[in-house]
Formats: sequence, structure tokens, C-alpha cells
Amino acid sequence: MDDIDRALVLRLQQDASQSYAALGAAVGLSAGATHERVRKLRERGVIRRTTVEVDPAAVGSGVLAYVMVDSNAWMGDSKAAFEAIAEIQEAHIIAGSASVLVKVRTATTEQLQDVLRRLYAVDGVSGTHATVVLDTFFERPLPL
Amino acid sequence: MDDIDRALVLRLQQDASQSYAALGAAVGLSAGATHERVRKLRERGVIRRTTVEVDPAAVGSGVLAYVMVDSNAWMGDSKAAFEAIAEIQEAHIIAGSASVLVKVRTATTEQLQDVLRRLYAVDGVSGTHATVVLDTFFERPLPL
DNA sequence: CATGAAACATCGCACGC
DNA sequence: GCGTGCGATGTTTCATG
Repeated sequence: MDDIDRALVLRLQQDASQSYAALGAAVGLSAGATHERVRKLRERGVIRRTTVEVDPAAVGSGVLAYVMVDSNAWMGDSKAAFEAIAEIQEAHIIAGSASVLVKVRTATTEQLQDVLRRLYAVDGVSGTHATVVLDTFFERPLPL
Repeated sequence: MDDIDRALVLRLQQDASQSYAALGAAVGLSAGATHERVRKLRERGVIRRTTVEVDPAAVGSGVLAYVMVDSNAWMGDSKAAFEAIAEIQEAHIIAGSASVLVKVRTATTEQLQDVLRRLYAVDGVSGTHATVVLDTFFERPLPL
């Protein structure tokens, strides 16, 4: 994981559809050597997968909210219960007054309300506190 | 934006490195027709870009926190001030008691503290409330 | 890590549904 | 208009030095 690896990851985050020749030229490597480095980055798990970034509004997920989930029990084994709610994009165990923080995307606020209802149905959940996003300034790749 | 388009987007989110032939076979299309549909999805902005998903811990961003930023002024024009803080991965205007919600990734909690210091220096910011993530259950693509 | 060659995928065009 | 099939071009992949 040297400077060249970091440069490769940075450029792949910006555009993973470019050729290895172009990617290599940008960091001073041949296409073959570039390919080998990227292969190893994948193997080591630094790069998890290649994916596409989708406009949420274009696929019926125009409403974004973060929900603090309070509980009266240990939530560490409840991963599956949150995964079962398709509208939950992220779920984290957190420090502080709440127990779990989830990121939710739905088409409408009615559907958001329904997600809250299903969150209350999860074992141990004693309350929710939803924060609705009015406008997203930006979402960007990791700094390197 | 029919069912085939949705299937294409779903499969590309899971693996954008597969060939158009393989992608087409999965949805019952030829490679050429698949390529044309994906090109149009990009053109329309449904697919914003192709990127790689990186393990944050592997690139020195093992600490994740969400910060509620309180303000005593309208924050709608402060996008640039938040963008200038490299450790901020997402920034949203929110409804409710706080004004802005930011997602922050740093290598250490000391660096997180430094980000909070820089947030206080932003014009109009009157307070912060940080929630540190202890463990991430999952982060996954949009539902379709 | 670079180079060259073979295997493969992409991409444009003419055709057919 | 939309998808198909083929051919030219460019890219990946693997050998060797």
C-alpha cells in the first residue's frame, strides 16, 4: 500500500470504467503492471467491488432520512432484523443515547412512515427519532 | 425506465465489472442492446458513474461518526465551507432541531476532534453533536 | 515492471422485427 | 423504435525477459 496504490484507488473511485492503459499512464505504469496492482488490491480487500453510482430520485428513492433507533436491550445481534427492511441502506451500532443509527431511502414520506412502523416491530426497539433530509449538499468518495 | 432497465441497474450495482454479454444474458438481451440501454441510462443521469467500493479501514479512515451541526443562520449557501473539510463524506440540510448533518471518516478520534474544531470555525455554526459509530452492520446499494 | 501476442470485449453500422 | 448479428477497433491477459 504505497503512494502508487493510493493514487490508483483514488482514480478508480473517480472513474472505474477507464482502461488499465489510461490508468497506468496517469501514475507512470504500464497496463500490465497496473492490472496486477489492482488485482492485488482486490485480493487484499482494499477494493471490495466495482459498482455504479445511481441517482436515488431516478429509481424511486427520493426521500432520505436518518433514524436514531432507541432500544431497551442489546442490539448487537439484530443485524438480520434491520437487513430485512429493504429501504434501510446503512445500519450502525452507535455510542450515545440511541443504540442504532439507520439511513433510510423511500419514494414518499408515507413509505418512510411505514419503515418506522416496521422498525418499532423489531425486538428490543423502544423508540425512533427520524431526521428528514431536505437537500443533499454532496456525497463523495473517501479522502486519500 | 422499464423492468429491464431496473434489472440492469440492480446487477450493475452488484458488479459493474462484468461484460455486456454476461449482463445481457442475465436479463435476456444481446450484448449490443445491453450496451445501448446502459449508455442511455448514463446519458439520462440514472447511472452517474462507475466507481469502486473501498474498505475505509484499509485506507486510513477507520473511525466513522455522524455530526449534527447546529447553526444560528441559514446554512443553505455554506456548501463550499463543508466541502473544504476533506474528511466530510456527506453533508445534508435537514429538518428538525439541527441544521446540517454530516458524515465524517477519520483515522483516529483525535482527527475526529480536529474536524469538529474546523466545523465550529464555519460561519454560522453554533454547536455540534457527534455520534460515533462503534460497529457497522451493513452498507448496501439502493433497493429497486 | 515492461513488452509483445493471443484471446476477448466493446462499439458502430446495416439489417430485420 | 428497438433489438440482432457481424466486423473493425481497442482492451485485457499472460507469456517471456
